[in-house]
Amino acid sequence: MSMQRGQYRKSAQRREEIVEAAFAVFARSGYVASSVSEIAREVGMSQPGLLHHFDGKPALLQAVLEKRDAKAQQMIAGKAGIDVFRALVEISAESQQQRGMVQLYTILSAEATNSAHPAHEYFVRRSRLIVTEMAQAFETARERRQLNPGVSPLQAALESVAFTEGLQLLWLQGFVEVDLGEQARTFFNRYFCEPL
Amino acid sequence: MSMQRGQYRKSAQRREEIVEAAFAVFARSGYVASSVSEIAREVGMSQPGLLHHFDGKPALLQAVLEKRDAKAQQMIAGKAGIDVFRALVEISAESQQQRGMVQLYTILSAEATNSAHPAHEYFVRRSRLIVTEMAQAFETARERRQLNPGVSPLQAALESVAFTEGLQLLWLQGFVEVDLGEQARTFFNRYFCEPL
DNA sequence: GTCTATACATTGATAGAC
DNA sequence: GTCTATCAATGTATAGAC
Repeated sequence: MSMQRGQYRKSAQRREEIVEAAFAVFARSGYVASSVSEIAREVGMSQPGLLHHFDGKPALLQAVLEKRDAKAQQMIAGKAGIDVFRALVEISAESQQQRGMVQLYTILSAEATNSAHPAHEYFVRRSRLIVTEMAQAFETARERRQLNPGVSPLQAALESVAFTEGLQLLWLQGFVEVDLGEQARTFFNRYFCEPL
Repeated sequence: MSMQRGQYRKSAQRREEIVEAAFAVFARSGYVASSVSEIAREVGMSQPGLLHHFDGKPALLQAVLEKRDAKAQQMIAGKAGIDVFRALVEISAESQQQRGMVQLYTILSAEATNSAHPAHEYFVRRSRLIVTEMAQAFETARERRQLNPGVSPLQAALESVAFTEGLQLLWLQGFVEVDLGEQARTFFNRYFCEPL
């Protein structure tokens, strides 16, 4: 990350503010139901003023998604086997303090199920990546004799992702008895010899 | 269901056609992104012509949801304990032939996570009902000594619903290795002494 | 870099003829 | 019961002044 100065600095800050606002608005109602004007209002400027920084509405969405991903990848990096799942439990626990973010991804990944959605490719790729990496973590745990016998890494990964996604939906719907972190931990523990 | 005749019959048929078309359109892009005109086009009439039969867009959505619910309730009615889960497996298997319907509910339940959404109340109530009824089925199975020791009915119900919802999302995203019926069966079997 | 003004499409909904 | 015509509101996007 190089230092920025002169006229570029202000512009970069503006972009950051805009992405932040776009995130908040998209998190409220998803992508299709949100408007550029609404985002512009949130950031305190006019709608054409905002579109000076971004090519259009889809570009705005892309910027939001990219930012989130960078942060998430960072939390898993360098970990393997059972440590991956400890990190995932931690991420789940933290997300309980970020309802907006959870809601954004829940709504978007549902919307993006339609192949005409601008984020379709993104979400398909993202899911495949998560499942693959989680399967790899299960496989590593198996090699270390930490996985229960008879557990298929790929199958376990699919189940885990499905469960996590579904649990977020229930939580968003207001089930107070749902604790994202603890329930993820309990779920993962079924697969391992020693508890997380 | 009483026979209909005269001017009412045609109107009832029209309503049915409209609900069918609304279902298809909502299933494509969710509620907010769909337009009444699009539905009217699908059914082969003008947009004001359609709105003669329904009060407005929200009423259209309500009709779609009600129709689907009646059918679903019918498949569980009269069953208890382990039979409920056999029926649920069957429903999951069948839904694999109804991608549009699955997509509709996935997108809507995500959208309706926002309390300002016209279907918010509906989906919250629906989820609570499903969890409650499933917990009751687990409880009945426990009384019949068919449930594994240490399994909490409510917890098992929450996990099952979460898993089912999440699995549908993965399936919609194109995971070919996902089989809704079989995977539901495998998941439920963890809780029971004897396989489904 | 930001604004006002505006173009242009599309939305949900209503009025009124037939 | 269905249509055409039309409405006000809202959407994205662009032109051009400052």
